[in-house]
Amino acid sequence: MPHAAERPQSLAERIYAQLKDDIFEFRLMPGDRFSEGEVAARMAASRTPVRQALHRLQREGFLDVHFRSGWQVRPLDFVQFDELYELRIVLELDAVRRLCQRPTDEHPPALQTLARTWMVRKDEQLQDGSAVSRLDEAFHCQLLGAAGNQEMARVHREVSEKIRILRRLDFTQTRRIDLTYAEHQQILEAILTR
Amino acid sequence: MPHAAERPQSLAERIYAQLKDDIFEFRLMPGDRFSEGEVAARMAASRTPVRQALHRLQREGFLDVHFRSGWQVRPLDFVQFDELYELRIVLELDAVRRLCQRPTDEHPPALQTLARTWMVRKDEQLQDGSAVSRLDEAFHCQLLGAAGNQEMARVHREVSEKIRILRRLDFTQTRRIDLTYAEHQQILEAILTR
DNA sequence: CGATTCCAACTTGGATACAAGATGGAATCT
DNA sequence: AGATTCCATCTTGTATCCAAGTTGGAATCG
Repeated sequence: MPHAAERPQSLAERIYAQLKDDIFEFRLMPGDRFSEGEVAARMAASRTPVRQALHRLQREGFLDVHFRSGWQVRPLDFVQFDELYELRIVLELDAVRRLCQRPTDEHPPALQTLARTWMVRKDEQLQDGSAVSRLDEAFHCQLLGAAGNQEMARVHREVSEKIRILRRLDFTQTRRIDLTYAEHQQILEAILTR
Repeated sequence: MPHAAERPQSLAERIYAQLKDDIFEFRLMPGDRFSEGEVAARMAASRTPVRQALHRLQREGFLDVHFRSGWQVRPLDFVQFDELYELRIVLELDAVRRLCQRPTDEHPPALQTLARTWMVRKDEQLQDGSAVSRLDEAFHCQLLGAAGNQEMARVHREVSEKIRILRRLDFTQTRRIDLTYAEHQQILEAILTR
């Protein structure tokens, strides 16, 4: 475990996580307006930690604040999603390139086991789109982790998280599983065989 | 101007900017410890906006908070700087690639004038390392802007800003001007002539 | 004299109080 | 009726207050 013993999350962090989940699950819909007081009442907390959470979500692009006139869930920007996809691909291509330039036996074990995990589980869970989605995200995440640049991995995580909200809108996602599978197959073979 | 009329910065934002500048100019040195109360007194404000600023700087990786035991300027991590450089290069290479795939006459005018500005001013200000640094940063920034992906441009800005702190440590930077110049020359020629 | 105990002073996280401006709707005017 | 004015209410930003835990050093013990 690389992380030091973590102190119990602060209230502000819990509220942040809860609000982000509300946004991602569309319990807070794009365009919805609300006030700090409402959230504080709903969370049974004071405005102080709520404000911390809201301002963080604002910097991360999920909320807008209207001065002395409440908060609003930022509408989805599909141009932005396209750009995020492009950014993610750029990062992943670089990770693959990096891994290809490295002797196979230096590949982190995690990556090799990941390859098998993916191939096995894919067949088990074809029907569970959500599970496949999570596995897919784990795959890409491990890819960046294996490439060894933590800053790129961090940005990749943030970008992937922002993109995740789209999956809840895309009801045709299950159609893409085979495509995703083929894509991963290619990536893994490229890395393992160079 | 793409930005809407901006309301006067909040106190929290001004304190944030001031603190970040203190860090970048090494008035707050890596390892320095201090408390919210001290900062509040120095800024003649209450702890509330100070805390907002400090927590933001923590999220951005410039500070560490020790629970009920004060704040500390995070030590410089040179491995991280290497990784940030790599990330920046990946973004810039993609931008160049994108611009090369586009007809020359579609290049934003900004890029073309930037090319000339750079070439002229470089000769004028060879001796002023700081000015060249800023011009260099502007060059790379314009490059990403011209490529048209705002998310990549945003990440690039954040990364470039984090890297900037190194320039204050690197007293040999002036030796690199010619290298930088040659590099930009190559990039510009590659784009303009494809 | 060195190690240990203990406590007063700090310190952060959260709650509450206050200031100033935005807003929606009722009252008013034409 | 439709437009305008005005104000009680609401909202965010900032200041202050309180709770709980950390710490450095003085007092104590061996």
